[in-house]
Amino acid sequence: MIGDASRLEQIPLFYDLGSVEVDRLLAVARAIKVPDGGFFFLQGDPAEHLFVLQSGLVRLGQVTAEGQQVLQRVIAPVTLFGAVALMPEALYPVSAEAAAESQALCWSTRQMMGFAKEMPTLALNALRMMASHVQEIQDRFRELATQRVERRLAGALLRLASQTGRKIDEGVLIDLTLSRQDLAEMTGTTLYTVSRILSQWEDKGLIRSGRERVVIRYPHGLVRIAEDIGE
Amino acid sequence: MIGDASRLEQIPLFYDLGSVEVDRLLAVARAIKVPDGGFFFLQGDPAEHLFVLQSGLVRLGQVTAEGQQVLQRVIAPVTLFGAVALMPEALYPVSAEAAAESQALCWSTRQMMGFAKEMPTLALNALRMMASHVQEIQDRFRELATQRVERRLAGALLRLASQTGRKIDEGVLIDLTLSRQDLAEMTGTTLYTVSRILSQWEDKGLIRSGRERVVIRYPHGLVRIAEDIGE
DNA sequence: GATCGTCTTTGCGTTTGCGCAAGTTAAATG
DNA sequence: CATTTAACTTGCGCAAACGCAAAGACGATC
Repeated sequence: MIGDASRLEQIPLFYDLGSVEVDRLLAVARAIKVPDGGFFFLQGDPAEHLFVLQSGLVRLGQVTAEGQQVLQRVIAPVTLFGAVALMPEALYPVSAEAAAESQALCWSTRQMMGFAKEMPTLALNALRMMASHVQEIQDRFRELATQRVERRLAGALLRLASQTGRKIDEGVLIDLTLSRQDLAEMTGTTLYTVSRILSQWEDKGLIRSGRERVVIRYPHGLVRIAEDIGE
Repeated sequence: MIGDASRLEQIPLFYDLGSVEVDRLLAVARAIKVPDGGFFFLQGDPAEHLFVLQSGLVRLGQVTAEGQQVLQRVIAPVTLFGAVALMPEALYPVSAEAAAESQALCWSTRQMMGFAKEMPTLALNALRMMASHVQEIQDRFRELATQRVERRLAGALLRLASQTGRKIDEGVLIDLTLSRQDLAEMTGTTLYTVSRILSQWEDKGLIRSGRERVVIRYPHGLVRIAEDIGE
């Protein structure tokens, strides 16, 4: 048995399910462990499994036909990912790379479809997660379409801080290896521009940044930038 | 009774449902008719209804805090929209404006949740539609993040043509009132830039454009631009 | 068919952001 | 501890796209 039901009921996918149901789900779940830098699946693979991240952190990235990278999403515990697997014949549109040693629960499409037919609540939960995911992407799309790089970058850092932030005495550390390139891929810009903006913010004392590391010292300052409030 | 089951089984939301189930769904569906320019719902309204467009065309648009418009999606028949309503307490993140006289089937959140609990297939269909929607937005996000305006615009026109294109002797007419401003909101640029690019394409004979109207004469030329194939 | 309101075009100056290139820093490796 | 490797910074020139302003074109309306 993997974990115990009492903790897993915290998982959004399992809300409002009875412990009997949760136990049944867990009974057939496989636990997958992927080392830092490893992949749960690759873009283009047949989508045959769904995952719920238990620990670690996962990047969902895409490569364009021209070879440019785009970072679509960062998955923190306890989020569902790989939900395209619910569509028959689908291919994963993104690659899922562990940004730290990560563990996830894993079900096959067949298993999950079977459960969904017996447990309508499960399907509804999945729907709600998808709906909130859609909202999130739409927000990012709007950001990208209407805002300048500086605002987008501030927004991205704040989002990351809320997902993976860890309080240290200097401020809030974004707890994952995060290169300038990564931030560029998230915000639709280049590593040069990211570097320039971060340097600027560092001069103003808003952040502290190092190699693949960002600490937010005055979140409020970033909020002001993200919301475009002047001096 | 609204429509008959045999036609409505074509609706993706109803795939694999028995005609008994479809009849039950239709029995409680309301038919909503909205004139050109009217709204099914407004951004910020409590999301209490789901819709399936039967005829006409609907734009899902968003206004930013600063008042800029973003056109998130164009809904053609027979697509589900307003699916956020499946989340309790949600607000619509977009406004749904009829771009032509439009008719839609409408269910309340409560009704639909009830059905979803009794008809797992219904929930699974909704999930699949959401999943494919997610993929579509991700594609557009990637486009916006990595491609230049000209490519994005070509992509948008081709997408619109496939959704609402009507063959006329001149070429393929995009069958909705579509201003330069609309195209700009779709592709994350300005109406000036759209106008300049369309003029350029018109000179090359790729399109024919007029006031709120675009006809694609050589789709292949646009495809070449969208895929960034040189001369 | 004249008038009005929009939508559209285009010239022009400006801004933003790109991206090379060269140099710097910091972690990892032996 | 020396060396290597990879990430980062920054100057600089350039291209893309913005956005104002003013003129032009198209439909609708009376």
